[in-house]
Amino acid sequence: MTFKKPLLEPRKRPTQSRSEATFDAILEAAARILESEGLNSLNTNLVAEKAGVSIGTLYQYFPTKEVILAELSLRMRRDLLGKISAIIENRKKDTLEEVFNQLIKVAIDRLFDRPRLARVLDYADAFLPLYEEEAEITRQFEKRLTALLTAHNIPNPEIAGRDMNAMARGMIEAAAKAEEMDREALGLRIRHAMNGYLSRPRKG
Amino acid sequence: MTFKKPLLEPRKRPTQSRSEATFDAILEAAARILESEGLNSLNTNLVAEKAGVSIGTLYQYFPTKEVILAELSLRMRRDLLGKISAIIENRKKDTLEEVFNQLIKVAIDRLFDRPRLARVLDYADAFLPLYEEEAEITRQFEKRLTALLTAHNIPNPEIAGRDMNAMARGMIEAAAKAEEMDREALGLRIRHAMNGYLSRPRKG
Amino acid sequence: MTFKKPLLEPRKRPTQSRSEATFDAILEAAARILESEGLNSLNTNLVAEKAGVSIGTLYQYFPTKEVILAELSLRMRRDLLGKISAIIENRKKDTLEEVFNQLIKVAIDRLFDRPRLARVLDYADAFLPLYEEEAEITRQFEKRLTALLTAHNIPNPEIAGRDMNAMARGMIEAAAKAEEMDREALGLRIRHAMNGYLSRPRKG
Amino acid sequence: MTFKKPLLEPRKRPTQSRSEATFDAILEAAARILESEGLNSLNTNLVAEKAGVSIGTLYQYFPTKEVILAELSLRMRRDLLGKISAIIENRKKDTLEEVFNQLIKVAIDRLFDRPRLARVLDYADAFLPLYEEEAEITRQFEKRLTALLTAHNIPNPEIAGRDMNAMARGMIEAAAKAEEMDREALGLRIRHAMNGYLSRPRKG
DNA sequence: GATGAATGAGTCTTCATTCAT
DNA sequence: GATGAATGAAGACTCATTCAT
Repeated sequence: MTFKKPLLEPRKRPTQSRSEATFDAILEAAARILESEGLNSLNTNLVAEKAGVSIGTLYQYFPTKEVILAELSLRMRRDLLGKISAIIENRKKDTLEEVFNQLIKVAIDRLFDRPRLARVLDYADAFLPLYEEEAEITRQFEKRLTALLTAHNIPNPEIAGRDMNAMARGMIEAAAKAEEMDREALGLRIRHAMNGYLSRPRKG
Repeated sequence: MTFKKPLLEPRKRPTQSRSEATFDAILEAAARILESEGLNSLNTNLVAEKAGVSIGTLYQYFPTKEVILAELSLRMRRDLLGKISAIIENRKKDTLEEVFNQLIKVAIDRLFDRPRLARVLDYADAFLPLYEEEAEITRQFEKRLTALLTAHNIPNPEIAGRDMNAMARGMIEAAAKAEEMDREALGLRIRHAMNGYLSRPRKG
Repeated sequence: MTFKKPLLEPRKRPTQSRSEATFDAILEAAARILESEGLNSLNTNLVAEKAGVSIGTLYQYFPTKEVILAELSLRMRRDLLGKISAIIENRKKDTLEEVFNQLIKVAIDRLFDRPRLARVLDYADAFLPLYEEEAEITRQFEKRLTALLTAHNIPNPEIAGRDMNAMARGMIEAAAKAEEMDREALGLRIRHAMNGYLSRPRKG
Repeated sequence: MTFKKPLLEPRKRPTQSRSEATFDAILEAAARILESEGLNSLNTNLVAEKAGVSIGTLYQYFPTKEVILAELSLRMRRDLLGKISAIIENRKKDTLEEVFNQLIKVAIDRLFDRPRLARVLDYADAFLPLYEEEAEITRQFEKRLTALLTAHNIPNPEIAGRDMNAMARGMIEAAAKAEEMDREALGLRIRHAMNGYLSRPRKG
C-alpha cells in the first residue's frame, strides 16, 4: 500500500556472535550461488536454504535481495582498497615498479581467489544503483592511484590509472577463466605490459 | 535462464523480407533493453512490445528467450570475426604492428558502438551455455590470432593472444564506460601497452 | 530493482467480450469476498480462484490489489451519482420533500442491495488513497446536493447536506445490519428525521 | 484475522503497576497505529516497537493480535456504556430531551476524542468475532436505551433506539471527518433531527 | 501467419508467533 | 519476567510460454 524506500543498508548489522554467524552465512551462500549459477539464479529462497536459515531470518538482516549484493560487493572493495592503501602508504619511497609489483600481486590474489564472484559483482555494479559507500570506495581507489602516478611524474595520471587498472583486470580475469595456475608468470606479463604502456612517447 | 529444450536455433530463419524485418526488429528491441536495463529486465513480453509485434509472433521466431540472446551474441561475434579474418588475411605481408593497428581499430569501433550491449552479452555468455556456432566462432578467432602471432615468432602465442585480447578489451571497455571520445588516442595507448608486452625479455 | 509507480487504473480495460467477462468476474469475486470475509481476507489468490481465472490473468487486468478495490468503489459511486443526478435534474420543479423521497429510495435500494460491501468499501476509502476519479465523483455529489439545498433556501447548505447524508446512511446501514426488511417504513423514518432537521429554528 | 485458539482474554491482566504500564503502553501503541495507518498496518512487531517493549513481552500479555483489538474495543465500549448508564440512571426524572441532550454530549465527546480509532474499531467489530463481554455490553446499551424510550412512551422503542443511535453516530462521524470544531452546534443539529424523528405521526 | 488472453510455476517479502538465552 | 533471533505459512506479483481464435 505504501512504498518502502530502498534501504541502502542491511536492516541490522550483527552485534552478537550468533547474529554474526547468520549474517555471514547468508552472504557466503549468496557468494557461492553467484559463482556457480550467476546473477539470474540468485534468489532469496535459495540463499536462505544454502545458508541454512529460514527465509524470514534472511529478511531480518537484508531488506531486499539487492542489499545482499551490495553488501557483498562492498566487502570485496573494502577489502581490496584496504590492502592497496596500505601498499601505497608503506611504499612511498619505492620505485613505481616495485609498488606496481605489489599491487599486481594483491590484485591477482584477490581475483584468483574467487574470479567468478568478482566478475558477477562487477557486472551487477554496472546495472544496480551503486551504494554510496561503495561509490566512495571506488573514488578513493581512483584518487590514490592517481596520486601515486602523479608523484612519479606520469602524465595524464587519471587516464593512465584507468588504463592500467583495466589492463590488469582484463588479463587477470582472462587468465583465471583459462584456469592458468602460475601467478608469478601472469604478474610478470602484466608488469611488462604496464612498463610498455608507461614508457610510451609522451604526447607533446 | 535454464533450458527446457536446448534448441540451438531460432525456430525459423526468415526468408522473406517481411519476416526478416520482424526477426530483426525483435533482436533490435532486445538489444536496446539489454543496453538500457540489463539482463535482468529482459523479458519476452517487453521485447515483443518494443519490437511492435505480439508475444505470439515473437515465439514464432524464437522458441525461447535464451535463443534471442544467443542470436544476438552470435551476430556480434560473427560480425567481429568476419572483419578480423579479413584483416589478417589481407595483411599477411604487413608488420605485426600494422596488423594490430587495424585490429585495435576494429575492436574499438565495435565496442564503442554499443559498449553496454557488448558487456551484457559477454556476461551472458559466461553463464549461458555457449551455442555451438558461437563457440566455434570463438575458437576460430583464437586460432587465427595464435596463427598470426606464431607467424611473427611470438613465443607462447596462445597466452600472448589471450593477454593482448584481454588487455585491449579491458582498456576499451573502461574508456567506453568513462565516455572517452578520442578513439585515436585510445588506440595509441593500447598499441603501446601491446608493444611493451611483446618486447618483454623472453623467459629463458 | 526499480519501483513501479502506483497505477491508478486497471492495466487494461476490456474491449472484447471475453475480456469483459473476465474483468467483471474478478470484480464480482472480490466483492463477494469483501462481503463475506472483509478487507483483511481479500487476497489476490483467493479472488482469482473465486473468479475462476488464474492469478496471472488477474494481474493482466489489475496491477495491484488496491486497484481492484478502487475500481469496485468507483463503480458503486458512479452508479449512485448517476441515479442521483438524474433525480435532481428531472425533479427540479418538485418540492424538496418529493426529491428527498426519491433520493432516499435510491440510497436505501443501493445500500440494501449489498450493505456489507458498501460498508467495507467505505472503510477502505478512508485508508486508501482516493483515486482521482472517485474523489471527483464525491465532490460532484456534494456539489449537487448543496445546489439542491441552496435552491430551496436551506441555510448552511453544505453542512445540512453532510448531516442529512450521514443521517440517512447511518440509519440505512443500521437497518440493513439488523436485517430489517420493510424499506418503505425505513424511508418514512428517515424522511421524518430529515424534516425535523430541516425545520429547525434558524440560527439567528 | 482468523483465530487459532479463541482465547477471549489477555493472557494475564496486570496486577502490579509496572505491568499495568506495559499493558497500557501496548494498547496505546496499537491505538495510535490504528488511527494513523488503519487495520491493515497493525502488526505486532510494530506495536511492540512503538510501545517500547520487545515482541516477546507483548506476547506475554496478549496471546494473539486479535486480543489487542478486542481489548481496545472493549475499553471504549465499557467507557461509553458507563457514562451513558450513569446519565440514564441519574436523569430518570428529566424530560427525554434533557436526557438526550446529555447523551449526545457524551457521544460527541467520545467520538471527537479519537474519531478514527472509533471508526476502525467499529469496522473491526463487524468482521471479528465479538468477544462475549463486548457483545454483552452492546446488548446492555441497547436494552437501557430501549427502556428509556419505553418509559417515555415512544412507540417501537427498539427501532427508534437503533435509528437515533445510528443517526447520531453518522452525523458525529461525518462532522469529525470534516474536522468540524463546534461541538455545541453539532449537538443542536442532532437534537433537531431527533426531535423531528420522534414527533413523527405514529403509524396507525 | 498473427494475435493476445490465459496460464501457473516461481520469487520476493511480510508478519504472527515461538523459544532459547 | 524480558529479550529478540528465528521460523515458515501466506500473500503479492512477474514472466516464460501456450493456444484458441
